[in-house]
Amino acid sequence: MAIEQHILLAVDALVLGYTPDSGLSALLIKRRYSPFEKMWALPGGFVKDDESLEDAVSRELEEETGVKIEYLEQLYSFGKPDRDPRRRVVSVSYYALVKPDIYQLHATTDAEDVGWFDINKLPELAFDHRHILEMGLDRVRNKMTYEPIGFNLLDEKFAFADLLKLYEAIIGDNKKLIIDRANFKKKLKSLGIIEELPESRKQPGSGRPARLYRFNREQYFEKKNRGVFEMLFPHRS
Amino acid sequence: MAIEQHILLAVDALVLGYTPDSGLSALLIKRRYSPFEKMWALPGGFVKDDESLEDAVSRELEEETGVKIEYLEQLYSFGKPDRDPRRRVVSVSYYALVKPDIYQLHATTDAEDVGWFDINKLPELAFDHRHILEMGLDRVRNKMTYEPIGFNLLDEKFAFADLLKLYEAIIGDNKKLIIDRANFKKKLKSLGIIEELPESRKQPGSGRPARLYRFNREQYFEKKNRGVFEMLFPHRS
DNA sequence: GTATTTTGTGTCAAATATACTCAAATTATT
DNA sequence: AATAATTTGAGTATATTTGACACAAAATAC
Repeated sequence: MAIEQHILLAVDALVLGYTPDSGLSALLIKRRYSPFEKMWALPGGFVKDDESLEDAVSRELEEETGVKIEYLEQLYSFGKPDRDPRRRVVSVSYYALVKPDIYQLHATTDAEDVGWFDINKLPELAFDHRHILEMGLDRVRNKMTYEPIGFNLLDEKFAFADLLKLYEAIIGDNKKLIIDRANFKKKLKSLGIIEELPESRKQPGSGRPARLYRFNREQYFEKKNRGVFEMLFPHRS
Repeated sequence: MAIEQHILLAVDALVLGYTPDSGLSALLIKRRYSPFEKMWALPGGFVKDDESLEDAVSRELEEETGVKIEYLEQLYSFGKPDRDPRRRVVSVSYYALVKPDIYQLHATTDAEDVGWFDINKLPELAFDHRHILEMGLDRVRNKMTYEPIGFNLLDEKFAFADLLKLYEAIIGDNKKLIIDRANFKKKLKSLGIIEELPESRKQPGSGRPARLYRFNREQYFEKKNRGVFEMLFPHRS
């Protein structure tokens, strides 16, 4: 195979986390080296000759940020010839959702610093990473309306209000889509994808203690594999 | 940038066409060279240093098959280290939908032969192309239920029955989802994405002449951009 | 001229979504 | 200690959408 090609292959990841107080955040690293030195960017790096794309993402995330991933999915591949100022780099991008407890970070070799940034207060990003990020957010927002991926951002046990708040924070972000608590619960219950736990949790202030719930993975996959899974929200105009 | 990487970047395309008689077909080429010599494969090839991924797909399709594309969308990137027996090749795959009139083909340099294959009577495919194809079909089947991409497979003017048949051929393939003509028409009309033309077309045999319709792109994009676009089908269990 | 085929249109019941109402279990207030 | 405020849990009524089907209209086939 006498092919002369001078294209480098990289992976980048949009890692999203959520807490009830700070809302949705993205994990960014501060670049140590040129180009875009000292600028914030999505974690990522070059793929090694013998590792799969997913392995490359996991490795880079571990190396650069110390974060372990719950949910990882390919987003899109970006290949405009000039997206890297030095030479041709094609990037396969992924997005990841992580649970709140994995909020301890550590910057290492390539990265000068690592941090969580509120999705509405992002710094300027290196390369076309802003574009990747927007695309990833769109994908997550959209996917949340028809598949229960939101649970990957919550603790194993959660109060129903937490779930509702998560959905409002992400989907109803700027739009005024306010979800009716009662109806949303009815929906999730009838789908059978949330399970009522025998425990309850006291409120921070006043109010009736909240029943704890758990995402029922088995039920969800069983339904999905039978092809009978419904959307979480209707789709009206 | 002192990176030693030995990964080649390729693009592959699943090109789908449709005729009322033959149903849904995929465009394949017969490989002239090793590996998988003489085996059928998806059209595609290596990306040039200075062309975008989309340009690479268009060029390869033109070179190998003589087909011009109506609708092209990125599908997925495949990066398992051993997907090419010779050396590491990562492929960014696309899927394309073409209108029936572009059915004249011509094989050229890299390809010994080109042909349309009924989606249900496919030959064995080279590399992991079977996998890519399945993934592409799933994507198309799924996307057809919530976005009007089917029109890219039909002539500009079409009878309503043609559209219905197309949807049944693709979505209701093996499943027994038979769409009710009256209800489906009501839906599309209420969405305002099909436009009644003043013309009618005589039936091949007996039967009332069929009104001709046209896909209303403007209306669709207008609605979509306003974020008020609905699904084509409901999503029940 | 009558049957057959295919399209266009309308109706109606069942299922679903949406908007509320109200009781229950707590803490906060006076 | 009583009452207000807060938040959850559960229910009910109405509007909307879906899904099933009936039937007239416009042509050809017999």
